[in-house]
Amino acid sequence: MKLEDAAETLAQLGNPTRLEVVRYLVKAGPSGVPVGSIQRQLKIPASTLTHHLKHLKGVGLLMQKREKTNLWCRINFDRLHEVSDFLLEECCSFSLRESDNTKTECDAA
Amino acid sequence: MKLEDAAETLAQLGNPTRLEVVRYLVKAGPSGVPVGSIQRQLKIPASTLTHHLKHLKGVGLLMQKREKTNLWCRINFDRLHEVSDFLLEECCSFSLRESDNTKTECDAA
DNA sequence: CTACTATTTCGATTATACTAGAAATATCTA
DNA sequence: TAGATATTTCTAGTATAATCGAAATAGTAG
Repeated sequence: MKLEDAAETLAQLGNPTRLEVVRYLVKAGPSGVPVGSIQRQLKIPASTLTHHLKHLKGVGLLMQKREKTNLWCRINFDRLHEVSDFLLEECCSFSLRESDNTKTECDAA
Repeated sequence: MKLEDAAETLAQLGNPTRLEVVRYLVKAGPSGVPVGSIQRQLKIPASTLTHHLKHLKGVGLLMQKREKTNLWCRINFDRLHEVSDFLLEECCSFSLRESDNTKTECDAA
């Protein structure tokens, strides 16, 4: 996963309203939920919700499928794993060195 | 981890410049790096870097310690794990149900 | 086609974030 | 104290995001 894509995805997850939606979709599982259910359960105005869903879809976190009058939403677990992996990637490879990087440790803030 | 805190942390990780810094710090490992090294290696103007480091510190992702003239920065791996865990938490508990949530599946977009 | 419900677009308001140069401050060394 | 390097504050321009009501559209059933 490229850094720019990871950043964009993380930015989308970084909005409280959207993160709430994502959490709701994660709990909903692979079968998904209709837009209207999200709206009623989380009490998000319809136009606001559409706005956020568009963002989530834009970074591939959300999949949608129409079923009669309802538009079903489900989380893309793979994408969620990708971004989560990006954060911890290379956590155990300490190969970076620079001339002035000679000192020992760096503890608390 | 509370949703609001997770969202705030993810939002900070969602800026490309900051994510680059975070990646650099992750690669640098537990010993950390001085601010100046980050600045030179990633070619980020000093004032911009200070600004971003303040944000990272604000959400607990960054620890700092002064050593002579240098200010050493190191990533808080625990915090990184916390936020990563938040994303995948409850991935396997599909307990959500609502009256109109009766249909079967929800495939591609 | 009509009525009905679900969802989206439009438009406007308001707030917040990114960026970086210049000047100020801090810390060390001689 | 003076000089050198490291880092921060100040400030301002520019851009982008969040919110949501009202109106528009889309899909379905009768």
